[in-house]
Amino acid sequence: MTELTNLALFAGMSPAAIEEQMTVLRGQKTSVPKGSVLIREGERTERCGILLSGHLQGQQIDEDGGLSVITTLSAGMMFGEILIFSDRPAPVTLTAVTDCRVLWLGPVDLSRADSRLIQNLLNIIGKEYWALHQKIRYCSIVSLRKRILAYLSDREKSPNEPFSVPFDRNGMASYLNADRSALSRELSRMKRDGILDYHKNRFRLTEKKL
Amino acid sequence: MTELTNLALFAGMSPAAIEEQMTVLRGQKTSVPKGSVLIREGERTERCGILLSGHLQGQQIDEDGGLSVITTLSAGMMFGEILIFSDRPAPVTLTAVTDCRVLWLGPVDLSRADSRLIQNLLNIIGKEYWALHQKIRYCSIVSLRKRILAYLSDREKSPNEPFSVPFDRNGMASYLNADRSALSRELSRMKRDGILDYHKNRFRLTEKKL
DNA sequence: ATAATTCTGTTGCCATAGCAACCGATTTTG
DNA sequence: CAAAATCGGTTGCTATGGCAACAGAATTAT
Repeated sequence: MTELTNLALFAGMSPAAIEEQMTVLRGQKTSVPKGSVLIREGERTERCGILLSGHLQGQQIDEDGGLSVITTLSAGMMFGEILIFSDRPAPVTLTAVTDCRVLWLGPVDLSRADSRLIQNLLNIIGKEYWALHQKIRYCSIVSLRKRILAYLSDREKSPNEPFSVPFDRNGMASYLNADRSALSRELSRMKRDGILDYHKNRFRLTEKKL
Repeated sequence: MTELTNLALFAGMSPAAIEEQMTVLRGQKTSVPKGSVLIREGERTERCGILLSGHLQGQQIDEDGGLSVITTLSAGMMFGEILIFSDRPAPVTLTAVTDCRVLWLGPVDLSRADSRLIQNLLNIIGKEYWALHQKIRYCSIVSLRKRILAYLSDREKSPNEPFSVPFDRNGMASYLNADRSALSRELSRMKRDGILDYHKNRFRLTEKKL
């Protein structure tokens, strides 16, 4: 239970209050094997959840059967929380890319919810909304090189420090709306041009962006 | 005051309750001339608002000074409501593309907010979130023709019926992440191919999409 | 009414990046 | 451990669509 106190949803709440909300929200921990689908695009859901461990991806499938990665979720992040208060169906399919543990919540009765919890919820929604806007910003950059650079710069914690991205090349290409081979090619070029260095999913930006 | 009862934020609330919340939320109607900036990208804001009349656009400016249209808002829609509960700065600049009337709200004290109001708020947020996902879906379609078609199909209310888009060509191109002339060219071709017909910002989809 | 500005369509040029195909490296599975 | 599958890089081909420039239409301003 102690791990719950670290969750953003319960930030600033006493263990007792958390305990109570866990009952109200019908919290339920489950194990989710790699490859499982937690939420399916186009379907309504009344539950949301928090990823306790593992790695999720939000994906869309286009009419040609192509898979497009929209989001990645790492431990501690929440999902579906916007959905449950709206009449809209899920915009993405949520898939476990590794084995996961998930805390399911809901259905949620707003009138019985702690006001601090709602505040936390809105905060979380704000962050997610922001992340979507980031993705849109990347999308709208025409030049692949600039797009890659924009993304990597945002991931960089401090200048010149190596950092990792939550994708393999395929996922990264998909997230950045690019072809995998085109991404590989451009990364090679950027390495050649001394802009960055990388190995697998670890990157390091070297000098000024051009 | 009566126009307030039609707003999604106050849905299902009594005139008296609305009146009260208007005080709590410090509602304030203002006129906003065309071209004004309501929220500036990168800045924090403590107020949100509802567009009573006119037309707004959410825009991002990329590093090359290019303008990218992210959203359009028409009368009745809310803006900034996600922002005020999060510590993130505004992801877009909100600009009045026509003269507008705006109802400003905030700062908001969650603990004094009507629970129905919060429910409405979450609902509105859900819709906006969904709209963003739509835009992302369009972005991730590589073929310009298919991208246009996806967008127009979503706007079409019923088959074969004409409908309008809330953009001029420039805005539409920007929203669809395309070059204006490329969009014009592709629209011409699609008209030639009998896929659609249009005049200015009114469109009509004719036969099956290919 | 006339001028000025904005909007839309058109066209030529051509670089970017998508696609396919291949290969070696790495990881997973049995 | 071997076999299979996934992953990442490379390369050639080429269509798409970005860019620039122009012109006529439409809208707005004076």
